[in-house]
Amino acid sequence: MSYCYKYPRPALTVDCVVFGFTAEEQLQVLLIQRGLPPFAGQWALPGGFVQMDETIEAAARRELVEETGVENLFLEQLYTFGAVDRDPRDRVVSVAYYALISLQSHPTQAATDASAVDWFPILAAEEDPFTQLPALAFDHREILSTALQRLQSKIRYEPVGFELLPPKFTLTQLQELYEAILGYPLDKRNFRKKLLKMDLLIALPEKQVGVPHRAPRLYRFDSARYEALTQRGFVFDL
Amino acid sequence: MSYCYKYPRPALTVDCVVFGFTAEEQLQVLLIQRGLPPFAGQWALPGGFVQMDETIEAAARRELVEETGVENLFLEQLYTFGAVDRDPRDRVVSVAYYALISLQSHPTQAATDASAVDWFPILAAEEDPFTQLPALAFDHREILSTALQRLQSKIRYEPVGFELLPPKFTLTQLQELYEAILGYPLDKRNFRKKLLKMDLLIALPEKQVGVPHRAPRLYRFDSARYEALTQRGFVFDL
DNA sequence: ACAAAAGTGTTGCGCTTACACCCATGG
DNA sequence: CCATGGGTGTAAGCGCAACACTTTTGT
Repeated sequence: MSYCYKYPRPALTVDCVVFGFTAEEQLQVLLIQRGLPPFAGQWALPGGFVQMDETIEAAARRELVEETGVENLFLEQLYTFGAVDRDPRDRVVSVAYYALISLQSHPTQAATDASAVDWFPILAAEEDPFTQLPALAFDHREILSTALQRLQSKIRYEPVGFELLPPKFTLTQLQELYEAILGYPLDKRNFRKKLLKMDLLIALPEKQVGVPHRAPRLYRFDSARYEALTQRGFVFDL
Repeated sequence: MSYCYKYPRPALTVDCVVFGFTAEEQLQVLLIQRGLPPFAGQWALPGGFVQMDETIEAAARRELVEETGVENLFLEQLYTFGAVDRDPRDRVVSVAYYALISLQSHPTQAATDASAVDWFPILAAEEDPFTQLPALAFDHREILSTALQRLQSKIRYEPVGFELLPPKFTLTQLQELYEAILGYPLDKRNFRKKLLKMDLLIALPEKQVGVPHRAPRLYRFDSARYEALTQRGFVFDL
């Protein structure tokens, strides 16, 4: 069985840059080890072909579930990569997405079928943030670099950082997240003042437990309030 | 002759939102009248199929030359639209670009071959900025809406506005451009102070001539200086 | 001289930045 | 009682927003 067209068509794929965060290991990206050529054995972004009856975003979500088991996360289109020779086999155009996930909430998946899945650290403060990564297949390093730049700008004018934390978090965790993504330190007092003045965080009655020192207060992000403020022209700005 | 593949593939097209600006007629978008079904006779964004041996951006530039005669303009990828039923004939995924052009420098093209090409005004200040446009084919109104939003945010943190003006312009023209795109008035004194302080405009010795009142000073954008400042961490911010 | 648009400064206020110490808790 | 991280306030300076009149030129 084959599908024939009057004019040639590029193949269409999606690739997903999944960012995760843990307090200890900082900012991470999810990679899979390819089982098939080309680039068999090399690490790559999760992704695959877009089916005829699904939107591109649906394809991205489907591939994420199939390849890494992660579901229901923040996902946004990043850029479409269409260099003529980006795939050695064939002309392949890829729509890249980036996703944010809390590693505390969704624990790391075990490897699926034969191929390995793993998290690798990103060091935003370094000149090259990707020295800790293996070589990547295709133009995936370029895609990842674009994704990191996007995340760095987005986090400053949209409250996407909360997607990388568990629902309840401390202000120190939030600040460390911002520092890990932006790659430079922030002033503790100023950071807290600015965020609390926005009135987007709800202080929870509970405190974190099991720490060997004073227990920090927990907060959660008030997304309903954020929606309401946004309607009235409010712009999040770190 | 036909091209056959093991799995079905969506067709891949580009669509271009070309914005223009004239002092009198304000912000405009370039549309073409379709000669062929579907949507024959309706107005649409210029665009067409991506060839196998060209990048997506090259396809966008080629279609712009072929359909509207405009060349060598500022062009940036906008978003990729992939709703399953956005084209009634077939599954078609379209990579949208937006372009900026000075209508003074590149005068409006006459109609090419059988199909008409024309500019239509956009009223950013209105709740619906597109009331002056004809009905658009496919999801082109959605694409246009996305493009306007992108232009509105981009113009505030990157000096793209100058692409819509002739090389020599007055501060009043620049301010009117910003007001036309953002859809609200700006304070004249503050606007001038802020821009001149950035040190990105070169005051020219000449003044505009042939006006029935005091002749305004002409400026040009110093793009070399902008590059230099950007390297040192400068961020344009209106 | 008049019409039309160009051009120009000051002030008050809010926001940002820089900065260091005490507090609560668990071991 | 000590180690660890949590939490807090103030002062100086800068940038932003608001605001109205004079200047130049052509007719």
